[in-house]
Amino acid sequence: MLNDEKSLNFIEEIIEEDIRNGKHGGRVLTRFPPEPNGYLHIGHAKSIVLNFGLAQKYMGKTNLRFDDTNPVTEETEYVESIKNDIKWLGFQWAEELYTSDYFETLYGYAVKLIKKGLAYVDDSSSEEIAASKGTPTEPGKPTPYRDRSVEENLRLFAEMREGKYPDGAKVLRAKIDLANPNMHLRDPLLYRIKHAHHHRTGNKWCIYPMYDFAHGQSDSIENITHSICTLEFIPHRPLYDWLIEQLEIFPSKQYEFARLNLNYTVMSKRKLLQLVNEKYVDGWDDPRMPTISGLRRRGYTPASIRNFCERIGVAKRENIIDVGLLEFCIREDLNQTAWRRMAVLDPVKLVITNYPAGKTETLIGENNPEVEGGEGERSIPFSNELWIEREDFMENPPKKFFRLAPGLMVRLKHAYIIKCDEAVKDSEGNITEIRCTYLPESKSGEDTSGIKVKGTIHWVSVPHAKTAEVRLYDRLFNVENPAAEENFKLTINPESLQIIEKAYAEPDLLNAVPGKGYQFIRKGYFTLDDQQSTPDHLVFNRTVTLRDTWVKEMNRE
RNA sequence: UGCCCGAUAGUAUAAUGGUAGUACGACAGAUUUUGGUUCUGUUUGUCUAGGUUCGAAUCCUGGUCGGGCAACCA
Repeated sequence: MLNDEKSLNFIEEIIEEDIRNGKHGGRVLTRFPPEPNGYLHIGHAKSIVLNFGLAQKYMGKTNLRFDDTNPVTEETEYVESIKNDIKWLGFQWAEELYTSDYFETLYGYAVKLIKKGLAYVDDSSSEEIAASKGTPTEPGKPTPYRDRSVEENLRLFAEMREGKYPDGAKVLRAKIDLANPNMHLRDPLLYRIKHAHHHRTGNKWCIYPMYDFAHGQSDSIENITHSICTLEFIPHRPLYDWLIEQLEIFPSKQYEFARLNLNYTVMSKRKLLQLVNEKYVDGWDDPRMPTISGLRRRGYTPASIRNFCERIGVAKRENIIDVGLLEFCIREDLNQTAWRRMAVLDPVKLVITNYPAGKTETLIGENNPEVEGGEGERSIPFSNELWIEREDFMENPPKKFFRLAPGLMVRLKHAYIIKCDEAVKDSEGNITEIRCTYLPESKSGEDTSGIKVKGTIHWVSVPHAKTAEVRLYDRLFNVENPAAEENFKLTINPESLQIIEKAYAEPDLLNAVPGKGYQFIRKGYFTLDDQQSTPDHLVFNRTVTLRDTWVKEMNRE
């Protein structure tokens, strides 16, 4: 335990500095502020782990606040899925809050600004406003409504609320500085008219605050000490601070970190929504989606995702993380926890010619070799006819092929050593059967044969095999950064899902439970598809393959 | 060509003026009844040019490159 101290990320440094200085009495309150307009994805997980993790580390709390200021895109379905995903990840919020809870307060803030001469009602169209803002290199010009009196602004704003005007007829704007080099300070919009039904406030309101007039104030209302968001909000910070100062409310501070990007996937809710709506995937929880629900259905564990989020770190530099790291994290977890089972995905029959036909033997296999005691064991039926993987036999093998080929010996996992004698082919030359002889004295656990073999293969007894559908997933996109493409949908990997209708599984897999990971020995980690698997029709999703240095060796040529 | 943010191995991330480290990857070997796991070792880095300093990844200046900003989205 020497120098075991983990280094701090820049936000932790800020917080520790604040605590040292007694800021807010050492109190730490963060918040996770999703907009309920889509499902959470792995990028949100980074933010969740950061916000909740910080609170845990510094004995603070985290609020869950739904940023629901745009009624046309937000739905209760999303609220429920978001709460479910956060809980599944293992976090508990202090309070469940909604920006819409503050609509009345926010309205009051707007009135206060108007009274201070710092906000005005503008009748210009959105095009006119955009044009009057100028460009980054040219200052903007005032619209004809900028110098309305306080009284007139108060009256018009009240009428906006009363529903006297149609959508788009008027907006409320802050009166700041039309020449500011920061475009966000050129009289930003505060309120717009939307005669739309809100998922929580119903038809009570027809004006809704913009993000910039809601987010910072909501933080302030909740006394959030550290408001953590992503880099694109950096230019909003001066406005965030300006509003807090003018409104004379609790001074929350905003800090920005670089969002997570993962290669071979897309992370924007807009693009994910397209994949769902246009049926490129089977819903938000399709196992190929980078959503929390997709990863869950794929077999990822909360611990593996939390771990991943901690390993990638937190900084301000743009980054693209290799999915290989995510895969490492789930393998690391599942290697320790998944129960081992045998299943044959691409079967070919193997007959043991010197083993009595019709005889059945019951063999024993531990559930988990990584744990002391193996977490118990299961029995595995054995007979003279087995299914093995087609790829485990080669007629003319390369030098270091440690599997079956005429004359070669391997061990059948948990069973006997066998020697391959011949392969039987059909008229077209396809191998239909592999014939072997076994060494009776080589039984697993009581081997007196003295023979050592290099290879061990998995198998399933033909008369005892249970069939299962197995779904093999691969990356959804063929390019590292689909979002950079003209049309990201053109780079979708057509082989991202391979369905094996009829794989053979050892009988104990009938006892598989949803949510648990299983290692199909030598093939990968799998989990029951909790949406579609039934006792009569098992469906397994492949979470991730095992590392495979043999494939790598073969590809090297 | 206005403002803002950033730049350390292939990818991330640390070093807070004093030996450039860690993880993943890659490579090599050992162990192995999973070509898995585990273990050992190796490889690869401070964008650039100046300046300050006994000493610079770190501070200063210029440049280069990357990203963001002109939604009645968040």
